[in-house]
Amino acid sequence: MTDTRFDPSVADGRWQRAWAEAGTFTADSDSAKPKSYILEMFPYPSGRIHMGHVRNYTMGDVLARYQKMRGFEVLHPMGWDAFGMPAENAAMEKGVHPGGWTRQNIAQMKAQLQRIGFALDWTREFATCDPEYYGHEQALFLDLYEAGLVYRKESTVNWDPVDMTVLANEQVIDGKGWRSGAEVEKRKLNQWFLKITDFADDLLEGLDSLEDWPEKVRLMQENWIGKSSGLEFSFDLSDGGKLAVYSTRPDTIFGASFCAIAADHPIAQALASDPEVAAFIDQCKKGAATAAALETAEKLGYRTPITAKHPFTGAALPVFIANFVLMEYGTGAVMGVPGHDQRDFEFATKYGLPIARVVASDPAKADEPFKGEAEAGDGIIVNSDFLNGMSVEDAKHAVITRAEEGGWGEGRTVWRLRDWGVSRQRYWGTPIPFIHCDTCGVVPVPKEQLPVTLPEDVSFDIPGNPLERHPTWKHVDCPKCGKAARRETDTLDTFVDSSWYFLRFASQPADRPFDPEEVAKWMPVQHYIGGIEHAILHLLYARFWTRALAHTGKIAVQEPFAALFTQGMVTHETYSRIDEARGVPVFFGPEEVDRTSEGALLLADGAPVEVGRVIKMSKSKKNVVDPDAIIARHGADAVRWFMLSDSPPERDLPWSDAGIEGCARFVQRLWRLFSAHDAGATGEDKALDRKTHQTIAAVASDIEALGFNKAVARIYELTGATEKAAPSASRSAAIRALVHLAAPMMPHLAEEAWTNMGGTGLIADAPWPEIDPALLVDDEVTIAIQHMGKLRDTVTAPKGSSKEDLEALALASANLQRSVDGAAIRKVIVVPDRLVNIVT
RNA sequence: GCGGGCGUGGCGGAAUGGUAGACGCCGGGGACUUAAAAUCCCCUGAGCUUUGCUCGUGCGGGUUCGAGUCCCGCCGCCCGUACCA
Repeated sequence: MTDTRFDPSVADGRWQRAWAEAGTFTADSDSAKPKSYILEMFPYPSGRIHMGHVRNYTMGDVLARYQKMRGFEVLHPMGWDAFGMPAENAAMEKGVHPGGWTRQNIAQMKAQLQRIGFALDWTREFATCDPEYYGHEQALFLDLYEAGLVYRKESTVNWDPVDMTVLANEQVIDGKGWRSGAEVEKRKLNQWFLKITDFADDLLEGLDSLEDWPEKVRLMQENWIGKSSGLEFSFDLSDGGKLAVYSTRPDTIFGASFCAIAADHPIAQALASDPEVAAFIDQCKKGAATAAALETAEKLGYRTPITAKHPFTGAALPVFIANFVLMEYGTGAVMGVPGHDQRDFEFATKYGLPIARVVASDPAKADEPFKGEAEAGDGIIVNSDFLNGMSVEDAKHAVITRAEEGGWGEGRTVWRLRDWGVSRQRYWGTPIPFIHCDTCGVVPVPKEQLPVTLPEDVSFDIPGNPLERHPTWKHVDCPKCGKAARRETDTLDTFVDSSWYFLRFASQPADRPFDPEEVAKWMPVQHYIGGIEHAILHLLYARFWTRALAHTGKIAVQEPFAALFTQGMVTHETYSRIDEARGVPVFFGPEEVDRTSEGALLLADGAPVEVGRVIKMSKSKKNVVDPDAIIARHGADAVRWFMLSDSPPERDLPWSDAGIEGCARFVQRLWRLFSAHDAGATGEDKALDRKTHQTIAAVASDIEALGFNKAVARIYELTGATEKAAPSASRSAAIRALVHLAAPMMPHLAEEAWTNMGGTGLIADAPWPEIDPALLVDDEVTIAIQHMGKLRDTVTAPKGSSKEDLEALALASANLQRSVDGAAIRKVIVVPDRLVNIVT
């Protein structure tokens, strides 16, 4: 070995080519080995790989390489979530075709990923905008249609009257179109929906089986699905009509003092001929949209002339139109029980309505006044006729039973989850494979005619959906009757594309979306890694899609992802100055400043800039570091190592130049140690042998628990110990072990060192080092000697020493005796192999 | 508001109720060098009357022989969010 420095600019490419040529990471479905499917959320091809991608894929890569070393046949694929609005935006801004723009981005990002040396099976790569892929998606969509899980209904969209286009919610800013600035209108369109609500109960119950998902994500999904049970019943109204309300607290029905309906409730609409009512309804609709704003918004109500007759007491309750009642949930109307619901309490206080107590902590406290807020908690029912003395739970059942017997209401489960609207009035997406015929109605495109491909000759220089105004594309003959008909011009939500891509990675026949037997070999995904931002929608849709396919008999697995890991963001401090003229901060990029230990100076003028908080890398704050530049400078292994070091993977990782330089130094340090490998060295170093085997075991369990930062620390420790050790067979073995431990994390360095020390084949194919259980335990341990729980001394003792021996050792300590100072010993606590605590 | 998470040196962070601060970064000192880079060695929570002692894991209590860890009550920050009847 001649080079004293590891040169990543040569080695990285050499090994990346070697892996590619050998097909090292090509997954073999027919392998007899146990299978392991490692998947990271596939990227949107925005143009450049960013540090967040690097972190995400490095974690998956370490797992994939480690699992391979542990004898698994590993599937670790990569592809592109390639449909979506940014491509259309680029088309409008730069006059390029969305497809060309996307393909170019993919080529660029793929090259970037390859320079990082990820152990990916590129033979399975695809983009969701490939007609082969979306054609199969259309076939699956038709299958779901046949299974009754697809339907059409009218639904409201945001319409930009200037751009003549439908806007996504995020494109509506302060009620105006983001591009045109025009006031956004609401329009009703016939749209396609997926019946995710059919699976609400399944999706909820399935969460219990996902033990290796973060509790937080499971809870978010549970809340999103939002199951509640209660009573739906009708009030008789003074105008002769009926008002259906839903309540989760029928036990408090005797405390009802008013009813409230949503502004767009039919009864409210019917009263809107009164200008005062119309004005109030308008006011409600203008209200804030976000939860944070709504929470501080004042409760507003309009008292209608109508009253509702209480089903038990016969009392006439006033009916209000109120801004806090939502038409979308339940029946769009509620009974107001001010004593036991905070919103009702605030409303009743404002409008001077009675606040009655019907739940108390104790029957004796039935008349206790409220302390300025509602009491929503548990208790005993009071002031409630036949319910008095019951628990909340019993009273609920009693009221529901009475309602059902009396025929004026029934117990009902209500879900927050709504059906999934998948129609998008856009070009760059999967065409929905249906044809509209004046005679036959909505007709599915026959499967043999799939894929329905997007036309290439489209332009984005005039507003509207290019598919809608294309001269020929939508004009087709009806597959049923043969008469002239029109293609559906809506495309599918891109969340559909990402709801089954993991199945296509596992199996990709040409004639079908996937082969069930091949899929069964790999699914479920063993480790799914990605950002927390997908905790609800993507993960819920993928779970739904998988269940829907299982429901239609296409696959056996119900849950697609056995274990989920949500990684933290890559962050960086910001550099800014206040622009005196405008009073707003101006940000500078890391490359524009000189960061010293005290502060930061702007290179342009040498004057200081403000060093701000460490926050997520974003273009607007200019705190972005480009992975390519770092890899060119320090090599792939240093970047990979940085991504794994220090911060626990679920937390944010602050990027720093000092940090990456430290990693690059460690790469060289390991290289020097590896270069000192002497296959012919003799002699035993028992202590080092122990350290080596303990480290192998610890790194393995750390990687399995995704505790990469801890695995990194272990490798540092063994490196230090090996460097200090004198040459011996043990030391050479330690070096060989270190090469293996480093292999999943710094694969290029490991391959280079492995070859240089005469190793056979690729280390990527090598097995994980065996451990000798006998070497995992130390024969000597350090015992802490405490007096009253305070450390006074430490001594070494043979492992497994008896309590008596340890106690004697402790009492022999001069430090301990000085602390005890002759006091009578009341108690001695001995924790074997750990400590002795003397209590006086 | 609600739900979840977090709070440990200058910084990122370790620590099955059992020696707080592993490991890394920053910083300081030294060696090598004509010099620099690189590398190596040592020091690095605070304080003190320095064989050692006291204090120290957001704040205040509690349980325990022993609490960063468990319990109760606060404070602060972060993430998510749906006024869901």
